[in-house]
Amino acid sequence: MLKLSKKADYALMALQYMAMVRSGETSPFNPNRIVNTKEIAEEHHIPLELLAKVLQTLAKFDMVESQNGPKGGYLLAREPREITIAQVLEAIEGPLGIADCYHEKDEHVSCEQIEHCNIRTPLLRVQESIFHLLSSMSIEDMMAEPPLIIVESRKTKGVQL
Amino acid sequence: MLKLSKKADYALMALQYMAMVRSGETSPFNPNRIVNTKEIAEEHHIPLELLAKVLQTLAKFDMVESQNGPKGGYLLAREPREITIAQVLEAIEGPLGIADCYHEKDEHVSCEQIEHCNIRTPLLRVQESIFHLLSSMSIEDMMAEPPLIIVESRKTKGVQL
DNA sequence: GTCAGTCAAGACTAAAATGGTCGGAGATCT
DNA sequence: AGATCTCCGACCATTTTAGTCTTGACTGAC
Ligand code: SF4
Ligand code: SF4
Repeated sequence: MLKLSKKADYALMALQYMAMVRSGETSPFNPNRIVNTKEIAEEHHIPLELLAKVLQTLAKFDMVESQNGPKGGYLLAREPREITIAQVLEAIEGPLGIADCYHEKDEHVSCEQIEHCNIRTPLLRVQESIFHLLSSMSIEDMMAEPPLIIVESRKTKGVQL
Repeated sequence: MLKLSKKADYALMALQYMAMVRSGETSPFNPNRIVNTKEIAEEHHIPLELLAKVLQTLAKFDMVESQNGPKGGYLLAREPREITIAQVLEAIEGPLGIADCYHEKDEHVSCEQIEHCNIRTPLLRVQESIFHLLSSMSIEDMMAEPPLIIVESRKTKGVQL
């Protein structure tokens, strides 16, 4: 439950990797270099074709830029701190909502029991909190892995319901 | 994405309803009365058979108590405030985890790329926050719907990452 | 004791979402 | 021109979800 999909997982991994490359952490003399799908796939042992599709989606949402042709690949389209987890998830999985009764576009697909639902309002609060939390964390916040520095400030600020 | 299943939805609705009945809000002279599956299903327009299964599960997890025979049914097994959303979700959907690499029981089902994963630690923080949020909200907190009172105190206290 | 009303438990199906694959069309570098 | 590489959409297999059905066991009222 509440598990994010493989695709979302892959997207986050790829973005984090690209952010690391870009910052020069992997190849100090060559920041901002372009990475291609294969590199990311092999690095993380994920199926190439699937990652490709994920990256395409990310490109469509302007989170990465694609460069075609040989020596082509992807690079981040924005600052790592400007890419939030919420944005990534929404790009990959569509608008996120804890229940089907919120953003359900065309008002007729909505929930059967919306008229007699007693938990809609409280659940909305939960959803907002989760969304807030996810929006308060960016790719940059995910770049401190091996030592895991304390990234208290930004996140704490964001989440108080 | 992050959408909770119908069954979870139904479970929360049923519990909230039972809590309301119990508090005497629906039938003032008869608090603590037993409600049966059919009543809940009709009240909320949800398929009876499915709700039955959900309630069975809840009974197995000691969130409700079942009474057999005519005029039988269910009633809450604990105080509404002692039943958190997290508990309900875990009962219905199994242990909740944002990624497959945590509580994945027998260490061999786990994620393929766990060895080369760069986002595991940061994601764990996110998961803990969400879990904390879900644990800080109980059925009791969901009982103020029409007016929606401000239930700031308890929840705010719980969520600071 | 019978009997109707209720929970319990499982098998079963249909439909949707997920995870993953393929192949061709374009782009671009050498 | 040719070799790479991304792009895009179609495709398939498996799993999950939602819902149904059947059977059985328990209980209280009559
Ligand atoms: S049941 Fe209530 S909360 Fe769940 S989707 Fe329908 S309206 Fe929203
Ligand atoms: S990819 Fe990383 S975070 Fe996602 S499940 Fe595997 S180990 Fe956990």
